Parts: sequence; C-alpha cells; structure tokens
Amino acid sequence: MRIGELAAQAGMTKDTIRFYEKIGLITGRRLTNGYRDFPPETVGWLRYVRTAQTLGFSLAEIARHGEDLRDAPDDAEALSALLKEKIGVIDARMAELAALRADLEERVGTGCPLRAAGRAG
Amino acid sequence: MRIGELAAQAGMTKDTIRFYEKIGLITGRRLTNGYRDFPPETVGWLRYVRTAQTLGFSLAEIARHGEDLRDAPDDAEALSALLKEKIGVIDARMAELAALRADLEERVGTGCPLRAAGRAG
DNA sequence: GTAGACAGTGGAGTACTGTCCAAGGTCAAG
DNA sequence: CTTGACCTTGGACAGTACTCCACTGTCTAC
Repeated sequence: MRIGELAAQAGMTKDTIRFYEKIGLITGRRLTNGYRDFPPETVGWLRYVRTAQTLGFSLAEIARHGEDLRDAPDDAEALSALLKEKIGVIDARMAELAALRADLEERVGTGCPLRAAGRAG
Repeated sequence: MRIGELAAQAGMTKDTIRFYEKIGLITGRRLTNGYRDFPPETVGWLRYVRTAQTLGFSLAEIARHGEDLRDAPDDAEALSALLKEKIGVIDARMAELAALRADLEERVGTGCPLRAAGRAG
C-alpha cells in the first residue's frame, strides 16, 4: 500500500504519515522506485495511534508502546504484562476522569461555579 | 495572594502563572506596587485547569469553559446546562478509554499484538 | 513525448505550552 | 543603606506535532 492510500484509509495526510515515519512511529519498506510501501495492518496501527493520542498519550509514548510490543513478540507472558501495564495507565486516567465528572456533577446540583473548586483551595 | 504563594499552592511555577494570565486563563488585580494579587479561589481553579488539561483539553478550551461559567453566574439553569455539557464530553472520553481498554484486554487473552488492531484494517 | 496523478526530499513555518534569563523595582529586617 | 527575598517586564529558547512549500522523480495514458 502506497502512502496516498494509507493516508486516505487512516484519515490523515501524507505529510503526517511521512512525519510519523521520520519519528519512528511507523516503518515501511521501499519499492524499487523509492516509493514507500506499507503493510495493510498499518491502517489499524495508525487508528490506534489516533485513539491513544486523543486520550493524552504523546507520540513518543505511543511509539514506545509499539516497540515494547514488537520487542516481545514470542513471549506471551511479557506481552500480557505489557498490555496490563497499559491498561493500568488507562484505568488511572479513567479514575481521574471519574473524579472530575463527580466534581462537575456535584456542582450541577449546588450551582457552585468552577473557580470555587479544589478541595484544599 | 501574591504570585509566589499561588504558585506554591497550585503546584506550578510563577512563570507558568504569568503565562496563564497572559493568555487569559486567569485574571488578577494589581497591588499599588505593581505586584499581582490573586483571590484564594484561584488555587482551586488552577487545579481544575491541570486536571482538565491531563484529560486532553487545551488551555484555550479550558479558558472558554471558565468564561462560559463566568458569563452565566446568576442563571442556575444555564450553568447546569454548561456543566452537563462538560460532563457529556467527559463521558465520551471515558467511553473511548473503555473501548481502548477492552481492545487491550482482549489482546491480553489472545496474545495478538497491537498492529493487528483496527476493525477495518 | 507530454500531461497528470502520484511519489520523493529538505527545509521553513506554525500553534501550543511552557521555561529560562537579564535587568531592574519593592519591601522588611538588621 | 545594604542585603535578601520577593516582585516586574520583555524576549529568547525548547519540545511536540504537525503543515506547507518548492523542486524533482515515476508511472500511466494518450
């Protein structure tokens, strides 16, 4: 798959994909004419990248996730451990969100504006 | 409260606070000697800012939240509506997180690496 | 062999979010 | 009246994540 099609399927620009390749977030072989050639799974990976990104992970972190998982391909236990670690991060983030949500919910009832937030303010 | 104490209580640097003032995220009066003077609620507001930020909201968005709430101070209904809207955003984000989490959980079981993710890849 | 769609490179520029620094003003204590 | 902790400003710099541009090469079709 060449860069144009990948860009279309992943919903991002070619420039973005070249940028991601430059920083090591994705890798691809080259055709004899120099064109990039990506395997179809890259689409899924790029979608995962977008999701993780909107959830607050930096590209560097996401790249590390990918490497971590790539580095332990034949060790199911290590892989599980890694995935569980990521799940832990997500759980922490969800807990933060839940706390913020509860905060706002409380304020819906009391009509107390945001600036008076903060339990120790 | 002067900038140093605010910085200490909010857990950020004075520079950051000056930056936040510059972009309109916080406002404060000035003492006669030119020093900034912040009301104590600013601590809570800054903590909210940090939380919202780690949840993926930009400073511009957060500033808008603040303005929205400031603009409807005496209208309890409008305020509730705004808070509910923010809660909706949080719920959407949590749903995304939950989906990502489920994705990873499934992979913990199957040992399927990340790159094969993406339902349409 | 020329047009047009695709691809490549390198480098500049942008927006956001800070962070650091130099030069200087304010104020309380000794 | 100096020292030291605090404050002011303006501006330079940094890291992240793109985005755009000019110029050039490749491939397909006519």
